[in-house]
Amino acid sequence: MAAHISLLDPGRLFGLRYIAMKDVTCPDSPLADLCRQRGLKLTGQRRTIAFVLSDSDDHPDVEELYRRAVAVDPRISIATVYRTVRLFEENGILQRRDFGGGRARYEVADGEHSDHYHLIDASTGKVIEFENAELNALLDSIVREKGYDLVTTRLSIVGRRKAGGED
Amino acid sequence: MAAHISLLDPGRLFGLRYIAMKDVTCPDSPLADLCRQRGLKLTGQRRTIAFVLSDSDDHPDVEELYRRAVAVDPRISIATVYRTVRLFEENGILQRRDFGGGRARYEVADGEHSDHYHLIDASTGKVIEFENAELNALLDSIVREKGYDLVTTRLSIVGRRKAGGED
DNA sequence: CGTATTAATGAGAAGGATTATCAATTGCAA
DNA sequence: TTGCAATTGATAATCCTTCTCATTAATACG
Ligand SMILES: [Mn+2]
Ligand SMILES: [Mn+2]
Ligand SMILES: [Zn+2]
Ligand SMILES: [Zn+2]
Repeated sequence: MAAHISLLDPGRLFGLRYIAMKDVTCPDSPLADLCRQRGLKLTGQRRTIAFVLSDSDDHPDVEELYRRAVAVDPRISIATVYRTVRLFEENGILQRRDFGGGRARYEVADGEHSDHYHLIDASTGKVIEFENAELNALLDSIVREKGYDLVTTRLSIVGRRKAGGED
Repeated sequence: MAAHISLLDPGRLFGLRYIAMKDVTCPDSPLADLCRQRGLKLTGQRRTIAFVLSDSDDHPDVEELYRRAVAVDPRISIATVYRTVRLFEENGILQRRDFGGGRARYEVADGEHSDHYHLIDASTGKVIEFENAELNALLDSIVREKGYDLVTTRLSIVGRRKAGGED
């Protein structure tokens, strides 16, 4: 039916505009590659969400991810964002966080950035990440001493900026 | 209308059964006293919930509290359990915990039992409480070093029982 | 003690976050 | 290119929690 069309240069046929709206989404990203490596089907929506996540260095919730994804490719629904975020978490690509407030938040499960904790500013809600080897060791020893292997540490500290403390 | 009846001994009038179902709920409890101390109206339902909480040493969710409360006094609704649990938390009588699973869990905000942490058995869901002064100090110093005062520490560790580890 | 006032309750509707359903679409292996 | 299983979009359903509002009950005051 459209066999003869595919032999032509799409850019010269009906003009770039139509082709662009139909096929171009966003470039591949480190997370898109991870997606392939895990044998997950790389759909346009997943490529977009992977792109948005690779581009984020904060802790967005699903609504926020949806906003960012729609800005890249409007052909996406929030249901797919929920599904993708769950899929990525089950495959170790994303980490789910709970900072209170009732919505899950996500960040890339980066290798070296992996074992970090979160301090939350009580007034602004700003999230400050930190690593601490001593804390890692102490938690591990506490758990081991009770006859357990540490599986997951869920820690978030709420703090209030000190009066005289300029950062 | 019932004025002359109230002058009689209720236990001798219609028999204990009727009077008991109408008026007797449960004895006062340490938490019921706290309720009074804070100037909160001490309703029958609140006395019952306070009694159930004073009698618990675990981390029940609202459904579980409702079950325990109904066993003491059937004249209670789950809406009231939700309301009371929130009221008690706002007044520092209860602490809300989040062990994952989507439902809030509660425990009495006991003075000396206050600064403890939770280790959750990954297989059974069993909650193991522990205190650790070194952990207290380390968390405090981490937060202070970043220019903050520690407000709340939300920590729960998920662990798996070690293979050769008999408790 | 009886009454008035005001807050609390019960039942169920509403809300917010997340998951499930299902017909239509699409990635991808052959 | 085709075929098919997996994915998607739209929206209903679910789960936990809060809200609404008419009824009931606790407390202060006489
Ligand atoms: Mn939570
Ligand atoms: Mn609803
Ligand atoms: Zn982080
Ligand atoms: Zn506890």
